[in-house]
Amino acid sequence: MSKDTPDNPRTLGETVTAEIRRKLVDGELVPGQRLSEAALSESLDISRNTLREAFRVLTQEGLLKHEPNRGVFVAVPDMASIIDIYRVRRFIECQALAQAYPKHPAVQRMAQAVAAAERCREVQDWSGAGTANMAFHAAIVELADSERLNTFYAHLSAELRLAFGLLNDAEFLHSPYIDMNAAILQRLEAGQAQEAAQALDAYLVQSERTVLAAYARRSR
Amino acid sequence: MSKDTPDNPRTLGETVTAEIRRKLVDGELVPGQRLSEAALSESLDISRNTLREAFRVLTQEGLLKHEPNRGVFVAVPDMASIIDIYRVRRFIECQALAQAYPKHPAVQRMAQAVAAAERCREVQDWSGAGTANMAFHAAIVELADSERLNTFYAHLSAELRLAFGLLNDAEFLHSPYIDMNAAILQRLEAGQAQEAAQALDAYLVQSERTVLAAYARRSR
DNA sequence: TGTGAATGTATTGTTCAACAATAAATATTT
DNA sequence: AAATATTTATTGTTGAACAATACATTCACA
Repeated sequence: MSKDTPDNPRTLGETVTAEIRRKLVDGELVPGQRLSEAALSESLDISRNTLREAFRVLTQEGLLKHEPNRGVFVAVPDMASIIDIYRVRRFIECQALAQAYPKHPAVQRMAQAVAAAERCREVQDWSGAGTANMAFHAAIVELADSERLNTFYAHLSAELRLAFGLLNDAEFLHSPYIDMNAAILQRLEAGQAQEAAQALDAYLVQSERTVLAAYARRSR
Repeated sequence: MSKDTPDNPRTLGETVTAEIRRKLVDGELVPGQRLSEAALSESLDISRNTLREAFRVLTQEGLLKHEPNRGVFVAVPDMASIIDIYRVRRFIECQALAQAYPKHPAVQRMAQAVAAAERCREVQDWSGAGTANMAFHAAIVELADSERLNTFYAHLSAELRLAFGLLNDAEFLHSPYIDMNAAILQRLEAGQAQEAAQALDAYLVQSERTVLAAYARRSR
């Protein structure tokens, strides 16, 4: 059918970049962990040079931290990062929603995300619920119709997932928000963009508080 | 005094990345131009591998375009890019200004930028005026107090300079806006953030129109 | 003449091995 | 115990090599 999807990595370097990125957001590589060039290049069966190119890209995305002559480490989201990320989220998402056209194609994606999250909740799949939740908010940003804003948000989103990886209680983290998302969507579809944006703002404030609290009392 | 500035590149790779970036925004490398690994690495006196790492970073910043097995090219801003960039600028700058605290430290930087632009105008230094203009708007974004928003805007800004490089008439491009910036600043300092944001919106709409028109009738 | 296949050529993709430069760990001296 | 020297492991950087790919050229044939 489709022999090559445009976003399908073509070179080895791009493939391995995507693979490491996946391991990062999936929590297989944990914040603070040092990534040895020798070890990782061997385990991925690639050369050091190719791996270093991937490191540069992921560092630029904020997922890795490069300390010259010391190595690269999985980025450790601290409180300041979490606060900053949520500040940007409110800044962008609320405005995107407030000025949204209720019949924008992205609204459909919002609805699909809500449905997916509800299905996950029934099966207690909280990881899946988290993914669906992220998709919902990405769709909100899409309402603004800006390619650059979308990719920027994708980076933010990945960085936030890194922070979530530090926390344990995924149900506590995602479960309460599924209904809130549904309510936001409902208001938007009803043409009440302002009210929807207001609800979203409350959502984000509460979510930030929850995440920060969980962060503060995390194991170590 | 300060023996090492944190943003001062330390490794050769970072140094050369900054150097190529400078050549890009200064117009020494023009949009569409292909950057041969062999030629450029020789002229910069670095190895191909180091150059490739720099390429990955600059591609991620949107200044270069990487076409697998074909090479990297200086990004060619098309109309869609310009429209997208201005959409994001209005989205971010206007809101940052609207909710700004009039005594925010960044306001001082806005004032300095206006002063610098006026000095440049007297000496007909339109390139300098452009730089000062960019600094003014970067300061506006700083009002939002978000590190991530700042670096995102820095990337946007560099990309826009690339587009400006395609155009010739720098005076026409920057001169009319110095006074508009001053007016915006004045309103903000007077505590009229809403009016300032409104003026900024008008500014950006007009600027976009001017740039697009110049782009449409560019030599080739 | 034009079209397509076959071939050649230059460039990028990727690896490897080596060494220099640096930081961390260890041993040594006072 | 503190300061200093030395060792060791890792990253930074290079050059060469070859494979894989895209592009240009040539050639064959209808």
